[in-house]
Amino acid sequence: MARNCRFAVAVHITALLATMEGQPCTSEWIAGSVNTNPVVVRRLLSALAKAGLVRSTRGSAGGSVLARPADRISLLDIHRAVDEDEEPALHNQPPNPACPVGRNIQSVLVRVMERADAARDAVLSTTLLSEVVGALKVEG
Amino acid sequence: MARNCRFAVAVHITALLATMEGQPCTSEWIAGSVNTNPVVVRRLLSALAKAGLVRSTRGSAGGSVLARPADRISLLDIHRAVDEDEEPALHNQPPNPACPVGRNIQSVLVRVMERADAARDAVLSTTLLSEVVGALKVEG
DNA sequence: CGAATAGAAACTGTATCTGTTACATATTTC
DNA sequence: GAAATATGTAACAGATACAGTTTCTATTCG
Repeated sequence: MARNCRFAVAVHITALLATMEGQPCTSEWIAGSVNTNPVVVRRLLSALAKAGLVRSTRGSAGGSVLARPADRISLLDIHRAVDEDEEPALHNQPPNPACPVGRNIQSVLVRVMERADAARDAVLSTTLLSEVVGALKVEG
Repeated sequence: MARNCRFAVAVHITALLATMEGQPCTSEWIAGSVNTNPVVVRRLLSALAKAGLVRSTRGSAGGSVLARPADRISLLDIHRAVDEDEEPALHNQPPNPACPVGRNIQSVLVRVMERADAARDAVLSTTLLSEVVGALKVEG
């Protein structure tokens, strides 16, 4: 998982939209709950909109709403929307091709990391935004 | 997974040690295969030694060897040795406690991320260094 | 002793990220 | 049409993390 907090804030934002049930929310109001700057919220909303998860409208009485029900949005959808193209973290400089290990280590590592990432993604894909919202209510 | 390349390089280093079968390797020689600076290698070797995965000796004819057979070292062992205490990436500023979502989102997210990380770790824990070395030989 | 090696501290350049300001664009309301 | 209210986006600053490098100390072998 990336070391930034985009995923956490994006889940926060979409959970807020889910609890507002179609009522458009402004980036300033959302920023009040996240405790950050409205532009940070808008950047994430923009990424979520490109992925088709939210819709935003400008102008007075504008704001953002979920583009589909919370039980049809998985945390993997959100993760891919805001942390796109996470490539495996390999060597900065290409290893020495004259060494049997250096020549092949990257392709072997990529295969392992793809399996590891797939296992993590499987958990995220079976966790729905609606479940997160439900868990929030239980906490009270 | 972290965005640095410590894990990739650490697997590279330990795979080299495994193929050398007990012959001590110097950080300079290892750096030649990894294509980096010997100090970068020593930093990782130091972390691996603290985790009990390698042993290093100083002085002339010194170097590093694996502390136990490659079929008793998992990639999770290596990952934990060099990328210690990876906490889940949450909000930078604490969310607004006056908001029902802001008040509880972090505890819910931590639980989800722990499940996701556990799934990834399960893959890494069942992948042994000896398997990586075997895959390297197949590639040729 | 002298050569070779690990260990560790300190510093640099680069990249990424969050937060911020500023402004253009779009939409509603009056 | 003008004003108010939003989003969209570019540009910039400060903080942090990381890889790489230099330099020095400590240790070991011959």
